Amino acid sequence: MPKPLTFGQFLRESRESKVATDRGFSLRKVAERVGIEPSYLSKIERDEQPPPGEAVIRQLAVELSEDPDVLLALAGKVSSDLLATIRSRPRLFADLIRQLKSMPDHAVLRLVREVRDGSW
Amino acid sequence: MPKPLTFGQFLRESRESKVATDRGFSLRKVAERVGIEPSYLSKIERDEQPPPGEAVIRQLAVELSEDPDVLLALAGKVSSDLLATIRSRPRLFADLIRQLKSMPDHAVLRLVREVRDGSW
DNA sequence: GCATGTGTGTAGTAGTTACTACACACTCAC
DNA sequence: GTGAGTGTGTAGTAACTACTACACACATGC
Repeated sequence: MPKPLTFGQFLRESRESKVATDRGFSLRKVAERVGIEPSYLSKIERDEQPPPGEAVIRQLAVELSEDPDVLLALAGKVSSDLLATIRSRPRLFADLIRQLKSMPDHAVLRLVREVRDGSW
Repeated sequence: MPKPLTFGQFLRESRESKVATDRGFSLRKVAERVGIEPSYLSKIERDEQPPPGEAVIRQLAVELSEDPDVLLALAGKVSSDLLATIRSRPRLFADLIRQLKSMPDHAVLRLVREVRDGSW
């Protein structure tokens, strides 16, 4: 399995893989599209600064075509819409998540599919 | 249904219902057991200050025999162990939670029970 | 050889979080 | 009438979050 990257390492690798074939993915260009200072992005990619806020992470996900939830997780965060859902029925979701914590992926996936395919 | 209380109102009502029969539940006594300043708890109960951190909320839950997840939710937070679980498999849990967001309680509860009762 | 673009270094900051410390005013028991 | 206990008011703060602004050094194209 691939060794787990830090948030910054992940960003840098994602961006550098794209800049190889598209000059629009220089650190400065990406920073501009995302709406942050280049020096800030530079420090983030080198893990010299802690990851940015959720809004900036989401913009980065869009620009780099990465999964926002994965990026947020690497940043030590959880999407605010998920938090709101949990908070709306805390006992229910707390129980469910704790039950599923030790379940293998395929079991959880089966649940997701069953719910989605409307046997409910 | 009972109108939704704020974090502070909930705390105050919980504590006052107990102080009626047990003098050990004065604001000062509870604050001392929890390990915070009485004036701080006073402001929290009147929603003059934002809710405290997770550790203090957990202590309050213990002292007042309330559900920590409910208290955390009222405080606008989610238990850090749940966050860690979600972050460990972000795509999986993000999908699941978004699927379940609009499901009625009883459907989610059925899931919880099925998982717990080991049809997995 | 100069403009343009690249990443990075240094310095600073406004806002939020999570509290402490101490003084004050009131009530009630005895 | 004073001592113990009650809640509250005022003031302050250390640490963290989430950034900006600007200057610097290097490379590369033309």
